[in-house]
Amino acid sequence: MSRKGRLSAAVVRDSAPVFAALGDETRLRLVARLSERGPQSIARLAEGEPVTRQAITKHLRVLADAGVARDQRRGRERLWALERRSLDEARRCLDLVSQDWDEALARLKAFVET
Amino acid sequence: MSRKGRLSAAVVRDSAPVFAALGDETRLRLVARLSERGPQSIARLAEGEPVTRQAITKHLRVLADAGVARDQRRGRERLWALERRSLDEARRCLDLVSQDWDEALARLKAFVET
DNA sequence: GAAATAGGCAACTATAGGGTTGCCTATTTC
DNA sequence: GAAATAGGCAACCCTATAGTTGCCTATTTC
Repeated sequence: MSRKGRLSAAVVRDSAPVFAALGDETRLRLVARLSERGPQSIARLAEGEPVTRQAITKHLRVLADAGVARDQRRGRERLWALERRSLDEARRCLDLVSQDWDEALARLKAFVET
Repeated sequence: MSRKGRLSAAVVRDSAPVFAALGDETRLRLVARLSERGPQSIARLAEGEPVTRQAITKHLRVLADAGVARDQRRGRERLWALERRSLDEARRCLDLVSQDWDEALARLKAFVET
């Protein structure tokens, strides 16, 4: 009983900040925009958003700190783009949860049927 | 240009709270525990955690509000288990981001090569 | 070089969130 | 039925966070 499971403490420690970064509607919308329309400037990203440019800047900072996005100065503007690594990591984390959960259910079922 | 993208406003609205729920280390650890060892009582889940049982209760409440977990009274204890639906939803959201991003990069590359 | 554009910095506000403690209730167990 | 066990409720603290406003700097553009 009590199989090891796939989710190491390290995975949890690394993924939690990424999820936290994605856990705000404005930020998730920014991620969506960046994924759909590619690298963009702050002003462009703030366009149509219900909050100020400053707020957007802060959100981008949060995404950067979580490793979800990175920026690059380009003349007078600053281009933001997604960073695949951390997003993939988060996906993998959810996959592991799924797999462990499937197995746990299977064990439970087997146990009940005994 | 500016393809529609797969991430509807609805997906963003639904997924953000799930990510927020997973965005705390303690809660993500709870999710990991539940996925590895199946349904458990609050006391059991609090075992070994560095915070009080009350804190764990609050975290479970957050997970429930996000639809990530659900509870069921069982005699004097309360069994908590994961809810697949919302976790799958979050996974799908990350998949969509990935796909859109891949396409955006491909378009960018094609554009540069012209 | 003046005007417009893109962004940075700092101070400030308000609320949500994680955590605690103290005490009370319900259900088992002996 | 007394003691142990599982959990709920409420008040409280402190910090992180989302947001704002005001103003300053750097780069384009005309």
